[in-house]
Amino acid sequence: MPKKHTHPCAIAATLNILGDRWSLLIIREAFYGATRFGEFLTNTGISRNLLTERLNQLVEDGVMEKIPFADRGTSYAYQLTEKGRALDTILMAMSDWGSCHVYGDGNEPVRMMDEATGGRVSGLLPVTSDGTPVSRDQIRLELGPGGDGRTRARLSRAKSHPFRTSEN
Amino acid sequence: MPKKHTHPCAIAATLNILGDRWSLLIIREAFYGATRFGEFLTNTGISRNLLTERLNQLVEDGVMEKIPFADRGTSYAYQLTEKGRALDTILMAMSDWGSCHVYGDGNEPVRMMDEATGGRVSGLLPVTSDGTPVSRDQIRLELGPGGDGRTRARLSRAKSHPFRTSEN
DNA sequence: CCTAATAGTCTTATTTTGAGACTATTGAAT
DNA sequence: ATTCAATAGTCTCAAAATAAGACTATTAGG
Repeated sequence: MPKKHTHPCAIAATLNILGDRWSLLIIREAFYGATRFGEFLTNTGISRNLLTERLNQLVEDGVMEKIPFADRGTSYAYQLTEKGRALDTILMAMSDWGSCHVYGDGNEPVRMMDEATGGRVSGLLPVTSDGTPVSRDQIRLELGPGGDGRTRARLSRAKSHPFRTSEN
Repeated sequence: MPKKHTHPCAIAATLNILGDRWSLLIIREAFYGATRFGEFLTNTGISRNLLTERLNQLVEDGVMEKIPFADRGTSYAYQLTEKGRALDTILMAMSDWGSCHVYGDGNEPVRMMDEATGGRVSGLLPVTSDGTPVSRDQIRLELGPGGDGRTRARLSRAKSHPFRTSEN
């Protein structure tokens, strides 16, 4: 794995764990049901040595866990931890963006459907802890308890509403 | 840039554009208001040659655009296109995950706040096109119009509800 | 014409990746 | 007990990407 980002930033921290060409593809396969070394190998197209390294790293980072199979010979199940399952949102966001902005609407290879209503899942909405939707225009960044001087500097450089389209 | 993923998959397609250590950090800075080569350089810590290459690639991929400044010497503004602004969801998802699962609740360097209510933005909810929330348990993957034989094969390998915690 | 500011390019060493041959361990079959 | 197949790796080597920083080019202002 390349050198890590050092600034105190949750996005950078996430990229330190998942910011390469393969890790999130491995995670995708895990969500799709893959558990075995060989499954990840053939389903993603990664090379053996890299898969070994990436799986070890994901286990070390607490995203997956390695569990020996009792019945079969030398075989293991790699499965998502709760921390790993929490990556569903990132995968959905990437799937959405790729569908809409790379393939284009009407060309997406896969669709996410709501089994309850039969409607398509068409996006992700920011919400507060009680589930109230938040307009992106009104999201503001604030120094958190784990921030430091560098964080403050970064925030003071930043636009007050980073996700607002035009600044007005 | 490394070799690209070839399977028809929106997540893989997104990773082909953003799946490296730097691209999303550059995008983050763009959301925070950076527009100049030098700003990206010092705010991210990337090296010059890589920044040149990444910015060119992002422009080529339609995520950013390069606009000459009239007033100053040789200077340009790199800014997000609409396609690039649509990455806000991915950044929010990564920020959420990193805050909660890397830094841990109460240690996050930055918080997203809803200016309207003063509450914290605490997550992203999948919704249908009319804004109805969708339970993750009930999300099912379906072959889309752009899918092919390989997509079908991947889906038939997959769990019926990839984002459901336990299969029952 | 000189200087500063900006946005690069170029060079080199180091690191990471990709491809595939090879190895180790176990269980089952003979 | 020996062989075979399955699984999950390790090892080697060539190719590519990255990191660091010296150097260059273009423009504006004095």
